Amino acid sequence: MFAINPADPAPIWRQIEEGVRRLIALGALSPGAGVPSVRDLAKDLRVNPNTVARAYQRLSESGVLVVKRGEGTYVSDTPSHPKKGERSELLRDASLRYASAAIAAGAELSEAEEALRQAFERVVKEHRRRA
Amino acid sequence: MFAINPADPAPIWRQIEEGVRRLIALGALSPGAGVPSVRDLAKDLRVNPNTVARAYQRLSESGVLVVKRGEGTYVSDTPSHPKKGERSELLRDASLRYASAAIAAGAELSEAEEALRQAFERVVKEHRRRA
DNA sequence: CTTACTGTATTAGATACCTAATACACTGAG
DNA sequence: CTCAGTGTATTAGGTATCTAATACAGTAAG
Repeated sequence: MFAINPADPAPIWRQIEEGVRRLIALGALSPGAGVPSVRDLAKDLRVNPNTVARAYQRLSESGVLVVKRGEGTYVSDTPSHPKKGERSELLRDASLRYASAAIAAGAELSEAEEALRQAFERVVKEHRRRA
Repeated sequence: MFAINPADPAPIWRQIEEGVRRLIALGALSPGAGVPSVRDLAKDLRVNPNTVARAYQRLSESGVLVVKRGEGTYVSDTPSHPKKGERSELLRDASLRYASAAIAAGAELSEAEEALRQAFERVVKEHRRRA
């Protein structure tokens, strides 16, 4: 699926949440497809099942996943693509953090852009490699 | 100086550390210039003095700041601009996080680039406003 | 029904971080 | 010297996160 980065200050459950969203956006998980069980994913990520459960619960509340208690968890049929408005809000925060880090590191805008393009490529390539 | 974002999962001392580095990169703090005292900055940021002290200590160990015990803390005379190599390393991590978040939000590369340009502009503008 | 798998809930403990309140040693100005 | 301002250190308490160990309820297959 994806990897957890212990060095990332973001909580693990948030990394899992984002990882699932990313897989859906990349098409690795289609609407209706089943996601790994709480225990399986926890074992795969070397993480506590409770942490995975928390991520699944949040994704369920957001309408991204649908939980069938006792049966399993599935990608929602209504992918509920975030509207352009919400997307902009998320991007504004994330880009601000990135810009701040880049400037603090002494980088110019052009360098930050180039790094971003390479990062995009890496994420997509990594996804195709696992497919 | 700058602001602390309580919603940011990054520890406050890291936000302070990055904030100081950003101010130096933007030229708001020149080599030899004095930075606010631990207590002053803590009061300004509504934060505990110990947290500021931790950031100053790290910056001192990195050679970014020079501590003169009993007198004050100053920007190092040798700004020690991170070499292109270290900068690339920092950018690789930060850009990967940003790209991951952007993809998870359902954004294309072009949208992420545009958001990045606006974020850069905002950071620089905010700096000029306070100058 | 039995079994094995789902998601969920609870309790406890460990760690990191932040806050608060002090205290200490050093420096420079009056 | 006195005093106010430096950075630094220590102790305590609170909160969030993660882990671990269980337990419970629902579902599907044999």
